[in-house]
Amino acid sequence: MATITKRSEDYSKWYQELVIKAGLAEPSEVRGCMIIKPYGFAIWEKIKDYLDRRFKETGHKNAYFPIFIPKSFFSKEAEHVEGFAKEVAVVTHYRLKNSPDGKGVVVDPEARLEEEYIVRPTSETIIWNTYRNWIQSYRDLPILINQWANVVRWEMRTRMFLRTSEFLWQEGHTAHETAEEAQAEARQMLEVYREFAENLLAVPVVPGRKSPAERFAGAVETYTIEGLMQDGKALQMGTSHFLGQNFAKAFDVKFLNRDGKLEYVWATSWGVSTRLIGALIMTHSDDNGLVLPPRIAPLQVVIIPIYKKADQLKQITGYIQPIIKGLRKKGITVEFDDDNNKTPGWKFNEYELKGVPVRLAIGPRDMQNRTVEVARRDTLEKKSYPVDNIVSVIEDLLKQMQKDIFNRALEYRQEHTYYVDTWEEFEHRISEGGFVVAHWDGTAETEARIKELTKATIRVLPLEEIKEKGKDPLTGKPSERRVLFARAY
RNA sequence: CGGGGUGUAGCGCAGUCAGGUUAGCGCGCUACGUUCGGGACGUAGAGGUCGCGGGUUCAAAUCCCGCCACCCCGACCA
Repeated sequence: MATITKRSEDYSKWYQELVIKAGLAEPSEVRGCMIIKPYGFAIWEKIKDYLDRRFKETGHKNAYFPIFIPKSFFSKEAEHVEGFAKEVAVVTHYRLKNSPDGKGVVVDPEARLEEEYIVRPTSETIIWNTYRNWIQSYRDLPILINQWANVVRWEMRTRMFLRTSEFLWQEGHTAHETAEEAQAEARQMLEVYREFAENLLAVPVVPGRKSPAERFAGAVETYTIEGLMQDGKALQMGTSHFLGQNFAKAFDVKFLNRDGKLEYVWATSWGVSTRLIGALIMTHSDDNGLVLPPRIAPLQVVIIPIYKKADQLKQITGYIQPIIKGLRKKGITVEFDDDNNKTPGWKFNEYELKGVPVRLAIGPRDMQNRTVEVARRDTLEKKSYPVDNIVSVIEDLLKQMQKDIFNRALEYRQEHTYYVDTWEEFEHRISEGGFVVAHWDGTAETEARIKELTKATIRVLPLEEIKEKGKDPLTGKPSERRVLFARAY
């Protein structure tokens, strides 16, 4: 019997079992790398389709740059090296040969690369090295490019979707004439992410800035959307960086501006990854399995027949044809599970585990009464409806569920967001989990000290500023605004 | 990289302390039949380099030595 560990018993065990048993992904033979299975990949494809459309609507084009980056590129931006050096995979050889002892193959020592390549942990360096050749004048700007790719960061500890050594993502890399334009771009993409997270994934997020200590390596300003997971830990779900002229200077990318003067180009980069699937799982799911908001669910409606004999199944199959057609016409994905080897009860549990938003059950009783039993995954509520206008009932229900799932997550976040003024309360709230909204004296020292003492970091300085005079709970120094602290993934 | 743990069928485990027929159990899998409104049941069957290498012994999943892999907890991170 495939039941999963309860969240209250062991949250990370629950998470891992859920990912595997719902068929999203499984661990692979490669340490820290996962196999994304069709059901999990279908979610990624939905994420990708929506965002790709939004990127294009905001003027971006897709391109592709190499997975390998010459090692020397990497060292051109000092902070960037500092940030990634400890977790890059390095390609040193290009050939294998048969082992001298006849067992298998070994790396051919003769085939050592002149200059090693690193496997991209992110592509700023190779892209800015390329932009140098593409940009001469302000007329060449802006360049608005996105790429869908895989990247590798050799993390110490991994968890499927949340942190894997290899992950899939998109990275936007734009080049601009002015700082203002680049800043506006970074902010625009943050808003694209926020809208996407809240409306498609139904995950409420706090958009804002990172503190200097939490900034991307090489960024002047890092914007983030932060979500709060059910175990009270924060998750960074997407970032958008204003890179200033740092990469332009490192790669010598200059343009002739409108005043006829040479100037360094202004840059942004922004990305979201397969981590979003982890956020989706951890925000909504329960002890029965996944709960997927309808807009992101690969399968929105499943129909389960209840029957004894083959002729009964035939009858049901006929009965539901108009429903299937009607739903498909509305763009709703639907499957009819007539697998004879599984009982209805087994199927009920299985589709709950997989988070299919709406389940229809149809048996002799329903056919007699001209009804359909409709069960919604989020509340596990069951109700019978007349078959005649069932398609519009389902259509409305899916819309309602999308809202309800978001609101429930928002409510959870509000209930776990605490305004705190004393250090004692700060420590207490952090240890219980949740967002702690507190004053900060603005120094990196205090931030580091708080991290040391509580493992909490400043997750975000909200765009909607909470401006008020107060005192830092740890140091008692004056502060102008509150920021969000939490323990994070 | 420090601390702890685990490797036995596809999955989850027992057996190891105390060596001894043919290595078990549950789930899953295959076939047939009966079932089917919340994870059905019966019968028959398939499936194993006991992580790898070496040693001790008449005899090793079990004892000894070495190695490897993975998991959990910390430090590091999207």
